[in-house]
Amino acid sequence: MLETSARLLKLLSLLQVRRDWTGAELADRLEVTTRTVRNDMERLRALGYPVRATPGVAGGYRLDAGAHVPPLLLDDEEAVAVAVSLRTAAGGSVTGIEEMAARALVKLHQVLPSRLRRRVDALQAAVVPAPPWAGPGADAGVLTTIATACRDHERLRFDYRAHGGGESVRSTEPYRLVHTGRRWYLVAWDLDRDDWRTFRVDRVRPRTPAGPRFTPRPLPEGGDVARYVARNAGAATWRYRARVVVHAPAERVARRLPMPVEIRPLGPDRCVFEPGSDDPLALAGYLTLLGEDFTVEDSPELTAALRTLAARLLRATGEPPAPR
Amino acid sequence: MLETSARLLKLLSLLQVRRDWTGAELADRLEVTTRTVRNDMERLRALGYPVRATPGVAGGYRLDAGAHVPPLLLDDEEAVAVAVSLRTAAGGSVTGIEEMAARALVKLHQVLPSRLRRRVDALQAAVVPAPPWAGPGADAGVLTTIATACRDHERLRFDYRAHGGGESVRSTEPYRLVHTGRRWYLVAWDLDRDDWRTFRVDRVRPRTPAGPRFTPRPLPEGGDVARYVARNAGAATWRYRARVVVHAPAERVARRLPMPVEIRPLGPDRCVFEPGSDDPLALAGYLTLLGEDFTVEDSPELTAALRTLAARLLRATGEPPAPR
DNA sequence: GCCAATGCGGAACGGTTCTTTCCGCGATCG
DNA sequence: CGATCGCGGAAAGAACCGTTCCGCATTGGC
Repeated sequence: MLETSARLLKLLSLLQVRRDWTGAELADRLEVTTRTVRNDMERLRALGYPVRATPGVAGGYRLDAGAHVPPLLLDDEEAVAVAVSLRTAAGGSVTGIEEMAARALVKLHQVLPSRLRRRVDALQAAVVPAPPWAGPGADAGVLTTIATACRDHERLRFDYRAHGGGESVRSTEPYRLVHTGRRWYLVAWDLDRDDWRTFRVDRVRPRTPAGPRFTPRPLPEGGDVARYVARNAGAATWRYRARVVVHAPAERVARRLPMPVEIRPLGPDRCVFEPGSDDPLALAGYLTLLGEDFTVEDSPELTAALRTLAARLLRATGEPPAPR
Repeated sequence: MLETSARLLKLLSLLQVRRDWTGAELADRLEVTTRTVRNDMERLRALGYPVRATPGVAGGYRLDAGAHVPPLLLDDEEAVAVAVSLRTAAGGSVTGIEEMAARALVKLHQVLPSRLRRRVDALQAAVVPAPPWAGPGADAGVLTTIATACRDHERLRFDYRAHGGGESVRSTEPYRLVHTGRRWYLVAWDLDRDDWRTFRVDRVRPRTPAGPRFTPRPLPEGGDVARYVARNAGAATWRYRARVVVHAPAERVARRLPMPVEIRPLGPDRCVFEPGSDDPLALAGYLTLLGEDFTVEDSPELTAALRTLAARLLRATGEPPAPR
């Protein structure tokens, strides 16, 4: 039964793409009767994959987490993401899992279509670098929760810390996650306000029980969510900007400063770039990693931060603080 | 045909674990005749997976890279590595692939056994952060090439840049990759020297044509490769060591100082750790990222580096250097 | 050049299994 | 209560499977 095997694989794939499927939907996709779908589910269970089925009007099939990892059926983009992430981890940018990452990478690399391999190489070269002075990244757990809710059209309740600091509970129908520059935003329909809203993911704290499913409504801006976010969230603007002149050749600086910032040469031995930051002290810290002399212009906050840091370093040596 | 489907899946899994298999080996593992294996290969091909078979005495079956990504069959460790890597990438520590990583993560997360999910969480908390003051990570491409050769017992020829700087071509039978602290080492049998050798991966430049397969020989040190590397490579010894007392609670420091270094509390508001470094200046730079006051003990090099840095920071503000 | 190891594929056969069709039951939600 | 789901038994014909047997083609080492 080649048919059967292929169908089982496709079934696994479908169950990974979306969480809940009704038997009828699956039967339709697979071009078999629902009875066959039921048989297939039984087969999957016999193979060890825990398929949960819930009866009732909101019921359906769902692939649960089981005792072992089922075959992962990735599309191109996902495979590329996995490859790039693993390469970064194996190379030492994520400590502690190098060996495991290397092993997984070998496995994936062997079967990665060459066109994807090229994409991986390109991305790896262009894109790897770790985060600069921007704050810590988004919480991956929160991100996953939200992404899952979006994918499965499940209502989401969460605590939201507003810009001012006040907390509020939001009930939403989550639609899209949008990543701009350095932040994640959630585009969702706010059930209390009865309107579209964007939420900064780093301020979201999901509440545990997954909500019931909802039927999607048309997106704002005709579906151009990115624009909607750009318009409404003010997007990725830094609180502080600075101009840093480095007394070293541009290429050397570029090599040691792996960040998505444009570095402009100012002659053979000088160059300039304009980093942004929410935290001047953190930025000052990263600038010390440059290993070159530099000068800061037009940023009193950063200048102050540098003085603070210098004082701290001198204190660390056990010397008295430098006179102001 | 539950049997058949299960066998095909297992076949795919086997073909991912190792590259080359003879029909007899597979038949043995799957407990069927070789004829059935042949039939299964035909089935796999019909399903779109490019199985290459080479006749002859060194022949066998191999799963090639095809047009699309085959189902990935990961073991526990590999799944954890993938999850952790993806979380790091999605969180923003690897820029440019956040969306794709998030999507892949959702898929994996849904089916990840809970015991693995716990491991992922633990690793994520303890381990994610970017590299410390060590140099740039190993090249993932080189790493993959070597790891593949090890796995498949294929001879490996490469240019090796010795410590002094001279280059030489090596012909080896590669056995193991060992990761210590901050470097990757290859343990291999050097065919020219006719003895075991360890090579630093960052000095290896593989030559393209994959060598013929070889039959493994018993490893040195009775198989304790890690010890062999530690003994022979001088391993992860730092050129300088320092003692740093931080004027902040241990937990806070541990959170902001993501390195494989033991932090010992010295009371509620003080703790100490002993980092090593090859480059005091770089280490000094990373210490500034701590964001806490600290004191350095027993390390004239680091003290000097801190003074140098402080002076540089003050110069950067446009002020005259602090008096000594 | 020869030989051993390896993959290839046709044919035939007995046994198994799959898919479908039909149908009544049970659970869940509004 | 009713609509919407999933569940699973039975039956029947068709399709598939795994095995056994065989001779052939290709490859690399001795």
